[in-house]
Amino acid sequence: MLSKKTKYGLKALTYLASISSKEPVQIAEIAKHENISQKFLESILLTLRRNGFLGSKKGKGGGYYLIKEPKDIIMTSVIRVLEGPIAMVPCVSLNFYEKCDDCPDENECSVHKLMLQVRDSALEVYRNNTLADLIS
Amino acid sequence: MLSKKTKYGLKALTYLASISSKEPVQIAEIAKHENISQKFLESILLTLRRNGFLGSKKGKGGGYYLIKEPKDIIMTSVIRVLEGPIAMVPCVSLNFYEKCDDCPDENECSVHKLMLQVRDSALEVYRNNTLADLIS
DNA sequence: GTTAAAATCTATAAAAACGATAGGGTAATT
DNA sequence: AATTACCCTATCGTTTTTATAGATTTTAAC
Repeated sequence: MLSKKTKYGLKALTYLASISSKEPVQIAEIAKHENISQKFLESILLTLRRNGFLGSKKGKGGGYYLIKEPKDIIMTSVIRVLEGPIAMVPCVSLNFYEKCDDCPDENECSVHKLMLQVRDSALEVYRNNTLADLIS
Repeated sequence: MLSKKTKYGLKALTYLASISSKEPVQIAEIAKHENISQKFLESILLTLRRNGFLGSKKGKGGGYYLIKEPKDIIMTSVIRVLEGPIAMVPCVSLNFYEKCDDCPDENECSVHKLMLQVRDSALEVYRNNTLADLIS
Protein backbone atom coordinates (compact mmCIF):
# COMPACT_ATOMS: atom_id res chain seq x y z
CA MET A 1 0.00 0.00 0.00
CA LEU A 2 1.06 3.51 -0.79
CA SER A 3 1.23 5.60 2.37
CA LYS A 4 -0.87 8.71 2.63
CA LYS A 5 2.32 10.59 3.14
CA THR A 6 3.39 9.72 -0.39
CA LYS A 7 -0.06 10.24 -1.80
CA TYR A 8 -0.43 13.66 -0.22
CA GLY A 9 3.10 14.62 -1.15
CA LEU A 10 2.48 13.80 -4.78
CA LYS A 11 -0.76 15.70 -4.79
CA ALA A 12 0.89 18.73 -3.26
CA LEU A 13 3.67 18.64 -5.81
CA THR A 14 1.16 18.31 -8.60
CA TYR A 15 -0.81 21.25 -7.30
CA LEU A 16 2.27 23.42 -7.12
CA ALA A 17 3.27 22.39 -10.61
CA SER A 18 -0.18 23.14 -11.99
CA ILE A 19 -0.07 26.68 -10.65
CA SER A 20 3.18 27.21 -12.48
CA SER A 21 3.82 30.60 -11.01
CA LYS A 22 6.85 30.85 -8.81
CA GLU A 23 4.88 32.61 -6.07
CA PRO A 24 4.90 30.79 -2.73
CA VAL A 25 1.71 28.91 -1.88
CA GLN A 26 0.61 28.56 1.72
CA ILE A 27 0.25 25.18 3.36
CA ALA A 28 -3.36 25.97 4.22
CA GLU A 29 -4.24 26.59 0.61
CA ILE A 30 -2.73 23.32 -0.58
CA ALA A 31 -4.34 21.40 2.25
CA LYS A 32 -7.73 22.83 1.52
CA HIS A 33 -7.53 22.32 -2.21
CA GLU A 34 -6.43 18.70 -1.90
CA ASN A 35 -8.50 17.74 1.14
CA ILE A 36 -5.49 16.97 3.28
CA SER A 37 -4.96 17.30 7.02
CA GLN A 38 -2.99 20.51 7.28
CA LYS A 39 -0.73 19.40 10.10
CA PHE A 40 0.20 16.22 8.33
CA LEU A 41 0.88 18.06 5.10
CA GLU A 42 3.12 20.41 7.03
CA SER A 43 5.58 17.65 7.85
CA ILE A 44 5.41 16.25 4.35
CA LEU A 45 6.26 19.56 2.74
CA LEU A 46 9.09 19.91 5.16
CA THR A 47 10.73 16.68 4.05
CA LEU A 48 10.20 17.66 0.45
CA ARG A 49 12.00 20.90 1.13
CA ARG A 50 14.83 19.20 2.98
CA ASN A 51 15.31 16.90 0.03
CA GLY A 52 15.60 19.65 -2.51
CA PHE A 53 12.22 19.53 -4.18
CA LEU A 54 10.72 22.62 -2.63
CA GLY A 55 11.77 26.03 -1.43
CA SER A 56 10.00 27.92 1.29
CA LYS A 57 9.47 31.43 2.51
CA LYS A 58 8.36 32.44 5.97
CA GLY A 59 6.13 35.31 7.05
CA LYS A 60 3.45 37.17 5.18
CA GLY A 61 3.20 36.13 1.57
CA GLY A 62 5.22 33.08 2.43
CA GLY A 63 4.67 29.45 1.53
CA TYR A 64 6.18 26.69 -0.56
CA TYR A 65 7.21 26.67 -4.18
CA LEU A 66 8.84 24.29 -6.65
CA ILE A 67 12.55 24.66 -7.04
CA LYS A 68 12.98 22.67 -10.22
CA GLU A 69 10.97 22.45 -13.41
CA PRO A 70 8.25 19.77 -13.27
CA LYS A 71 9.82 17.96 -16.20
CA ASP A 72 13.04 17.63 -14.20
CA ILE A 73 11.37 16.05 -11.18
CA ILE A 74 11.51 12.33 -11.78
CA MET A 75 9.22 10.00 -9.90
CA THR A 76 11.91 7.60 -8.70
CA SER A 77 13.45 10.28 -6.53
CA VAL A 78 10.13 11.54 -5.18
CA ILE A 79 8.96 8.04 -4.28
CA ARG A 80 12.24 7.17 -2.60
CA VAL A 81 12.07 10.27 -0.43
CA LEU A 82 8.44 9.96 0.55
CA GLU A 83 7.77 6.23 0.50
CA GLY A 84 11.22 4.80 0.96
CA PRO A 85 12.41 1.79 -1.02
CA ILE A 86 10.71 0.99 -4.31
CA ALA A 87 11.47 -2.68 -3.85
CA MET A 88 8.98 -4.74 -1.88
CA VAL A 89 11.72 -6.67 -0.13
CA PRO A 90 14.95 -5.15 1.24
CA CYS A 91 17.09 -7.81 -0.42
CA VAL A 92 16.22 -6.52 -3.89
CA SER A 93 16.49 -2.84 -3.08
CA LEU A 94 19.04 -0.75 -4.92
CA ASN A 95 19.13 2.15 -2.47
CA PHE A 96 18.05 0.45 0.75
CA TYR A 97 19.60 -3.00 0.48
CA GLU A 98 19.45 -5.32 3.46
CA LYS A 99 20.07 -9.02 3.76
CA CYS A 100 17.25 -11.28 4.86
CA ASP A 101 17.64 -13.08 8.18
CA ASP A 102 16.05 -16.25 6.96
CA CYS A 103 17.78 -16.59 3.60
CA PRO A 104 21.03 -18.55 3.46
CA ASP A 105 21.47 -17.76 -0.24
CA GLU A 106 19.36 -15.12 -1.89
CA ASN A 107 20.21 -16.33 -5.37
CA GLU A 108 18.30 -19.46 -4.54
CA CYS A 109 15.33 -17.62 -3.04
CA SER A 110 12.13 -17.76 -5.03
CA VAL A 111 10.78 -14.61 -3.43
CA HIS A 112 13.96 -12.77 -4.35
CA LYS A 113 13.65 -13.90 -7.93
CA LEU A 114 10.07 -12.73 -8.24
CA MET A 115 10.49 -9.44 -6.43
CA LEU A 116 13.46 -8.55 -8.57
CA GLN A 117 11.19 -8.54 -11.58
CA VAL A 118 8.53 -6.54 -9.78
CA ARG A 119 11.09 -3.96 -8.73
CA ASP A 120 12.43 -3.61 -12.25
CA SER A 121 9.01 -3.12 -13.72
CA ALA A 122 8.05 -0.52 -11.12
CA LEU A 123 11.35 1.22 -11.60
CA GLU A 124 10.74 1.54 -15.30
CA VAL A 125 7.41 3.23 -14.69
CA TYR A 126 8.83 5.67 -12.19
CA ARG A 127 11.77 6.48 -14.43
CA ASN A 128 9.49 7.29 -17.30
CA ASN A 129 7.32 9.68 -15.35
CA THR A 130 8.16 13.19 -14.31
CA LEU A 131 5.96 15.59 -12.41
CA ALA A 132 5.12 17.22 -15.72
CA ASP A 133 3.71 13.94 -17.01
CA LEU A 134 1.29 13.76 -14.12
CA ILE A 135 -0.35 17.08 -14.81
CA SER A 136 -1.36 16.75 -18.43
CA MET B 1 6.58 -3.73 1.64
CA LEU B 2 5.79 -7.37 1.19
CA SER B 3 4.38 -8.87 4.38
CA LYS B 4 6.13 -11.81 5.96
CA LYS B 5 2.93 -13.70 5.56
CA THR B 6 3.28 -13.50 1.79
CA LYS B 7 6.98 -14.11 1.87
CA TYR B 8 6.66 -17.19 4.02
CA GLY B 9 3.71 -18.45 2.04
CA LEU B 10 5.64 -18.21 -1.20
CA LYS B 11 8.61 -19.97 0.33
CA ALA B 12 6.43 -22.77 1.63
CA LEU B 13 4.79 -23.23 -1.75
CA THR B 14 8.17 -23.26 -3.42
CA TYR B 15 9.46 -25.87 -1.00
CA LEU B 16 6.46 -28.10 -1.58
CA ALA B 17 6.85 -27.72 -5.32
CA SER B 18 10.53 -28.55 -5.18
CA ILE B 19 9.84 -31.80 -3.40
CA SER B 20 7.47 -32.75 -6.16
CA SER B 21 6.24 -35.90 -4.49
CA LYS B 22 2.60 -35.86 -3.53
CA GLU B 23 3.40 -37.08 -0.02
CA PRO B 24 2.23 -34.73 2.73
CA VAL B 25 4.93 -32.64 4.31
CA GLN B 26 4.68 -31.65 7.95
CA ILE B 27 4.51 -28.03 9.01
CA ALA B 28 7.50 -28.52 11.25
CA GLU B 29 9.65 -29.67 8.36
CA ILE B 30 8.72 -26.71 6.18
CA ALA B 31 9.19 -24.27 9.05
CA LYS B 32 12.59 -25.66 9.87
CA HIS B 33 13.79 -25.77 6.31
CA GLU B 34 12.72 -22.21 5.58
CA ASN B 35 13.50 -20.66 8.96
CA ILE B 36 9.93 -19.71 9.69
CA SER B 37 8.05 -19.46 12.98
CA GLN B 38 6.07 -22.68 12.97
CA LYS B 39 2.88 -21.32 14.46
CA PHE B 40 2.82 -18.42 12.06
CA LEU B 41 3.37 -20.74 9.15
CA GLU B 42 0.54 -22.88 10.42
CA SER B 43 -1.99 -20.11 9.85
CA ILE B 44 -0.52 -19.24 6.48
CA LEU B 45 -0.77 -22.80 5.24
CA LEU B 46 -4.34 -22.85 6.47
CA THR B 47 -5.36 -19.91 4.33
CA LEU B 48 -3.56 -21.46 1.38
CA ARG B 49 -5.57 -24.60 1.91
CA ARG B 50 -8.84 -22.73 2.28
CA ASN B 51 -8.12 -20.99 -1.00
CA GLY B 52 -7.53 -24.13 -2.96
CA PHE B 53 -3.77 -24.19 -3.25
CA LEU B 54 -3.02 -26.90 -0.75
CA GLY B 55 -4.51 -30.08 0.56
CA SER B 56 -3.92 -31.41 4.04
CA LYS B 57 -3.99 -34.64 5.93
CA LYS B 58 -4.30 -34.97 9.67
CA GLY B 59 -2.80 -37.47 12.02
CA LYS B 60 0.37 -39.49 11.77
CA GLY B 61 1.98 -39.19 8.38
CA GLY B 62 -0.06 -36.11 7.73
CA GLY B 63 0.91 -32.68 6.49
CA TYR B 64 0.36 -30.38 3.54
CA TYR B 65 0.72 -31.03 -0.17
CA LEU B 66 0.16 -29.16 -3.43
CA ILE B 67 -3.16 -29.75 -5.09
CA LYS B 68 -2.33 -28.31 -8.49
CA GLU B 69 0.71 -28.55 -10.71
CA PRO B 70 3.26 -25.81 -10.04
CA LYS B 71 2.95 -24.57 -13.61
CA ASP B 72 -0.76 -24.03 -13.03
CA ILE B 73 -0.29 -21.90 -9.96
CA ILE B 74 -0.11 -18.35 -11.19
CA MET B 75 1.38 -15.64 -9.03
CA THR B 76 -1.48 -13.17 -9.36
CA SER B 77 -3.79 -15.50 -7.48
CA VAL B 78 -1.24 -16.37 -4.80
CA ILE B 79 -0.40 -12.73 -4.16
CA ARG B 80 -4.04 -11.70 -4.00
CA VAL B 81 -4.79 -14.36 -1.42
CA LEU B 82 -1.75 -13.75 0.77
CA GLU B 83 -1.04 -10.05 0.32
CA GLY B 84 -4.37 -8.70 -0.83
CA PRO B 85 -4.61 -6.10 -3.58
CA ILE B 86 -1.80 -5.83 -6.10
CA ALA B 87 -2.54 -2.15 -6.63
CA MET B 88 -0.88 0.30 -4.28
CA VAL B 89 -3.99 2.42 -4.05
CA PRO B 90 -7.56 1.09 -3.73
CA CYS B 91 -8.83 3.36 -6.51
CA VAL B 92 -6.79 1.47 -9.13
CA SER B 93 -7.47 -2.01 -7.81
CA LEU B 94 -9.23 -4.49 -10.07
CA ASN B 95 -10.32 -6.89 -7.36
CA PHE B 96 -10.47 -4.61 -4.34
CA TYR B 97 -11.66 -1.31 -5.78
CA GLU B 98 -12.56 1.52 -3.44
CA LYS B 99 -13.09 5.21 -4.03
CA CYS B 100 -10.78 7.70 -2.37
CA ASP B 101 -12.32 10.03 0.19
CA ASP B 102 -10.24 12.99 -0.87
CA CYS B 103 -10.61 12.70 -4.65
CA PRO B 104 -13.50 14.51 -6.31
CA ASP B 105 -12.57 13.06 -9.70
CA GLU B 106 -10.11 10.22 -9.98
CA ASN B 107 -9.55 10.78 -13.68
CA GLU B 108 -7.98 14.07 -12.75
CA CYS B 109 -5.85 12.60 -9.98
CA SER B 110 -2.13 12.48 -10.61
CA VAL B 111 -1.61 9.69 -8.11
CA HIS B 112 -4.28 7.64 -9.81
CA LYS B 113 -2.62 8.13 -13.16
CA LEU B 114 0.76 7.03 -11.89
CA MET B 115 -0.42 4.09 -9.84
CA LEU B 116 -2.42 2.74 -12.72
CA GLN B 117 0.80 2.26 -14.62
CA VAL B 118 2.52 0.69 -11.63
CA ARG B 119 -0.34 -1.74 -11.16
CA ASP B 120 -0.29 -2.76 -14.81
CA SER B 121 3.43 -3.40 -14.80
CA ALA B 122 3.25 -5.45 -11.60
CA LEU B 123 0.31 -7.37 -12.93
CA GLU B 124 2.24 -8.31 -16.02
CA VAL B 125 5.05 -9.73 -13.92
CA TYR B 126 2.72 -11.74 -11.73
CA ARG B 127 0.80 -13.05 -14.72
CA ASN B 128 3.97 -14.26 -16.36
CA ASN B 129 5.19 -16.18 -13.35
CA THR B 130 3.92 -19.50 -12.11
CA LEU B 131 5.19 -21.44 -9.15
CA ALA B 132 7.15 -23.59 -11.58
CA ASP B 133 9.04 -20.53 -12.78
CA LEU B 134 10.21 -19.74 -9.28
CA ILE B 135 11.90 -23.07 -8.73
CA SER B 136 14.18 -23.35 -11.73
C1' DG C 1 -11.41 -52.16 19.92
C1' DT C 2 -8.75 -49.12 22.99
C1' DT C 3 -5.31 -46.25 23.54
C1' DA C 4 -1.60 -43.18 22.57
C1' DA C 5 0.82 -40.47 19.56
C1' DA C 6 1.06 -37.34 15.70
C1' DA C 7 -0.53 -34.05 13.33
C1' DT C 8 -3.76 -30.33 11.77
C1' DC C 9 -7.25 -27.02 13.32
C1' DT C 10 -9.21 -23.06 16.09
C1' DA C 11 -9.38 -19.02 18.80
C1' DT C 12 -7.44 -15.51 21.32
C1' DA C 13 -4.44 -12.19 22.59
C1' DA C 14 -0.40 -9.70 23.19
C1' DA C 15 3.37 -7.38 21.63
C1' DA C 16 5.51 -4.62 18.48
C1' DA C 17 5.73 -1.67 14.73
C1' DC C 18 3.87 1.73 11.89
C1' DG C 19 0.71 5.34 10.08
C1' DA C 20 -1.85 9.31 10.56
C1' DT C 21 -3.14 13.16 13.05
C1' DA C 22 -3.25 16.85 16.53
C1' DG C 23 -1.23 20.41 19.88
C1' DG C 24 1.54 23.91 21.11
C1' DG C 25 5.37 26.55 21.00
C1' DT C 26 9.52 28.84 18.28
C1' DA C 27 11.64 31.46 14.61
C1' DA C 28 11.68 34.28 10.72
C1' DT C 29 9.74 37.64 7.65
C1' DT C 30 6.88 41.50 6.33
C1' DA D 1 2.32 43.00 15.52
C1' DA D 2 0.72 39.83 12.30
C1' DT D 3 1.62 36.05 9.49
C1' DT D 4 3.64 32.15 8.20
C1' DA D 5 6.86 28.27 8.13
C1' DC D 6 9.42 25.32 11.48
C1' DC D 7 9.99 21.89 15.12
C1' DC D 8 9.04 18.63 18.83
C1' DT D 9 6.11 15.56 21.11
C1' DA D 10 2.22 12.86 22.21
C1' DT D 11 -1.60 10.06 20.96
C1' DC D 12 -4.69 7.18 18.68
C1' DG D 13 -5.70 3.46 15.71
C1' DT D 14 -4.54 -0.17 12.78
C1' DT D 15 -1.84 -3.94 11.00
C1' DT D 16 1.72 -7.42 11.43
C1' DT D 17 3.86 -10.83 13.62
C1' DT D 18 4.29 -13.97 17.06
C1' DA D 19 2.91 -16.61 21.11
C1' DT D 20 -0.35 -19.42 24.11
C1' DA D 21 -3.52 -23.07 24.91
C1' DG D 22 -6.13 -26.21 23.70
C1' DA D 23 -9.51 -29.11 20.50
C1' DT D 24 -10.02 -32.32 16.89
C1' DT D 25 -8.88 -35.79 13.65
C1' DT D 26 -6.21 -39.59 11.95
C1' DT D 27 -3.02 -43.31 12.17
C1' DA D 28 -0.80 -47.05 14.26
C1' DA D 29 0.41 -50.00 17.98
C1' DC D 30 -1.07 -53.12 21.41
